[in-house]
Amino acid sequence: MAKVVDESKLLRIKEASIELVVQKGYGGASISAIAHQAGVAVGYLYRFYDSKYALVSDLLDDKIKNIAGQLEAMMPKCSTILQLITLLVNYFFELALHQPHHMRFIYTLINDYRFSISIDQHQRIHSLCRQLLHIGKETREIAPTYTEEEIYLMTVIYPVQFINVRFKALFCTQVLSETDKERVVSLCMGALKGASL
Amino acid sequence: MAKVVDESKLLRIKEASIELVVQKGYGGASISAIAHQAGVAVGYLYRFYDSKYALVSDLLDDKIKNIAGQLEAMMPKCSTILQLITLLVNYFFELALHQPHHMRFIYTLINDYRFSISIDQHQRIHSLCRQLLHIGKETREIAPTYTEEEIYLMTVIYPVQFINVRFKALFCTQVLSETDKERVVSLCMGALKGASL
Amino acid sequence: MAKVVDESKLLRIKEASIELVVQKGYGGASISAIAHQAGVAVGYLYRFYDSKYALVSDLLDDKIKNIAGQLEAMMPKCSTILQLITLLVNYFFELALHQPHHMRFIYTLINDYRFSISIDQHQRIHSLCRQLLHIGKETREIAPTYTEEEIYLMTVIYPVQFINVRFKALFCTQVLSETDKERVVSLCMGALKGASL
Amino acid sequence: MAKVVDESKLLRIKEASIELVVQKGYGGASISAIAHQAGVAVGYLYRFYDSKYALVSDLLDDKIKNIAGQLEAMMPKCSTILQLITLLVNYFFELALHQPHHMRFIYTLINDYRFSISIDQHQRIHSLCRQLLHIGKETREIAPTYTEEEIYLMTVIYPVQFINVRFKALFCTQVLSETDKERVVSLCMGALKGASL
DNA sequence: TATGAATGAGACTTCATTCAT
DNA sequence: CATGAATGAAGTCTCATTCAT
Repeated sequence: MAKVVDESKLLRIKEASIELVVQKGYGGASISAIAHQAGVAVGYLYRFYDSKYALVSDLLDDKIKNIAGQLEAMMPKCSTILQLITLLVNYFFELALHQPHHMRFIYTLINDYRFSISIDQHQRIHSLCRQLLHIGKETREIAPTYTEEEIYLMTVIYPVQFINVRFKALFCTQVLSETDKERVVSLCMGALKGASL
Repeated sequence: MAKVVDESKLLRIKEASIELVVQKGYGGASISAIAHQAGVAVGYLYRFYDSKYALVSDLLDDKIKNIAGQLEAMMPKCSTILQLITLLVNYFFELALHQPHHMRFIYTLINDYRFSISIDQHQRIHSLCRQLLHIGKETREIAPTYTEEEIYLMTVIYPVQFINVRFKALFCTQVLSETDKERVVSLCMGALKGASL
Repeated sequence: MAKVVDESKLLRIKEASIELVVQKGYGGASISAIAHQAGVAVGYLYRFYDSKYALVSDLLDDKIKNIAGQLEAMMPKCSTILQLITLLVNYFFELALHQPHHMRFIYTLINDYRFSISIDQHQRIHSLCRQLLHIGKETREIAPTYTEEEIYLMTVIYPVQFINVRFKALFCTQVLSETDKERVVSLCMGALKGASL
Repeated sequence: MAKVVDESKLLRIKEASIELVVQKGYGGASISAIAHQAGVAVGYLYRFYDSKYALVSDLLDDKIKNIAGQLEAMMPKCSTILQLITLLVNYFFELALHQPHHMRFIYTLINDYRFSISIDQHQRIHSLCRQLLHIGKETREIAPTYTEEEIYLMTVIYPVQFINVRFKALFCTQVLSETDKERVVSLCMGALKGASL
């Protein structure tokens, strides 16, 4: 019973943290603002996390875990890179649609020097990229010169950057559409296939 | 009679700022640390910049100006996207080689919610992307479905992200090589050409 | 469960602020000195006031409110200016006797360009002066040429200045006495009655 | 020749100081702003004054000297308090009209704990008040109970406060007129004559 | 268990003063 | 003489963290 209450409070803390980090940046999201928005006491927060850094770090790790988990779950269902990328891009677009804060959260922190992907998650992603590369080279969807780096950049970084360039409305103020999704998939596929110079 | 502003001091302030922002992030790079590293008094910084934000903002703007300037200078010399992307990627690699801090600086701040590209620079970049798109569609190097967004993402964001994934040694600990450069160009070209789904 | 704001601390902050502003002036009374003297942490002050200015401003407003409140309370009890001025001068002398710092505080800030009486308090005082003027002209205690300005200057400014000239011991080092009080009342009455030139 | 240049520069420094202290207060009037407005270098200022405090202190002393000088010059020409007060109030009104900054300057600093009238000037003023008191008691224009304190408060402080209440437009937005001057003189005379309680 | 009052280190910024030119 | 670049102490304010209740 008490557990249920706790879980809901923890969830509110997580949501409030993500929202405020997105709105005000890591430095601007104060613990007291987070606690206030979550409807808990400041001290309560420290029952779960040792520090503000640990809190945000943990949330980022969660998000990365989800992405890796998605890829891992998709892997056995797909036999081509196209299928996999389609599913993954779909996942990112769904995230952007239903939890835009979470998408911005990833985008905000993924390049921040202070936060880095944990070794565990990094290894999972590394392994996934290796598998993708292996499949892609078999199916000739990925040019032989490319490595895990390109897989990572095109399947994770590119969709995230695309979505956030759109969020920022740098070039286009339209909301994300099915066509955009297709364009992202198409560009990824073209990219990995390589150019016939 | 009147003393002249010591240009070398200003330069040292700029270098120290870039270095520390890269190492510790915007929030972590304190004015006193910057002044100390630059070998000037804290107050001296404020002769040139109204605030810490203005200082970092101005430095970022400089970097963006350089990139836009490079592209603008290259444009008249090239008739194909391949040539242009080759030159641009070359520019980014040179920057990464000779001024790695500056490259990391761009990477660190380009996605930071607190800093945004000034309207002037944004318009320049927008216009450049439009021209690139126009040329590319003429030469059939760019798929007809793509827009300025994709140009920007693949010619600016992708090279920057590639270099920084390498800096972080996420997948590969080798230093940037000529081969890497070719791989970046090749991937860009393939990406913009589009996939024949 | 929830801790209660320690009223005594707030009181100490107020007292320390008044004392230090009096001793060192607004600029000279640093927040850290005030906090130290009040025996609280620097940051604690900011739980109650947004800024140093807001703190001092609020204290001044309080004092002005008290004076206006005194006058308002006295008004219905008196039918002559003499009675009113006697009570008011008495109030100022009591303040000077029991809370000399507070009296000096008013004196220090009342002419400071940075601080001004709030509109609310100004209107109260204006209205009070108008009433006094009305009564005084009925009872012929105030010369017909005088206006609210003279009322204000003689009933508020003069007693405050008298007390503070004494505090400064410019001409006399005696402590304030009953005779002084009578002299102030007498001078005010004479002043407002006007001279038969 | 060189002396002339210096004198004009010094004058400009003095004027700029008074103007800026009036506009921004002592703390807000920075040395560099004063130097800029005076059209001299910051360092030049320190040839004449040891510190910012010494500068402002000296200017205040000048103003007080002028007032004392005026009174001293008037004294032999007058045989009644009325004549003296008329001349003195006239002097204050002329100052307010032609050099309002200077009048505000006196007003701003006269109550400031940091600045006090120098012993020399204080003694001059004390002596003048004594003489005035003596004359007034002879001519029966000043009530026998009053002392130098009342003389000082009514002949110096009151006119200054009157003018500044008007400057602040607390009760009246009219500019100072001949009638106002008469009212001030009349009130002073009435005040010093005392009330027949 | 849960609270939030209280802390204080440390951030940014200002500006009186100095001194090499 | 005159300048103004350079200094750095000191000020205000913030906020992650603690701990008595």
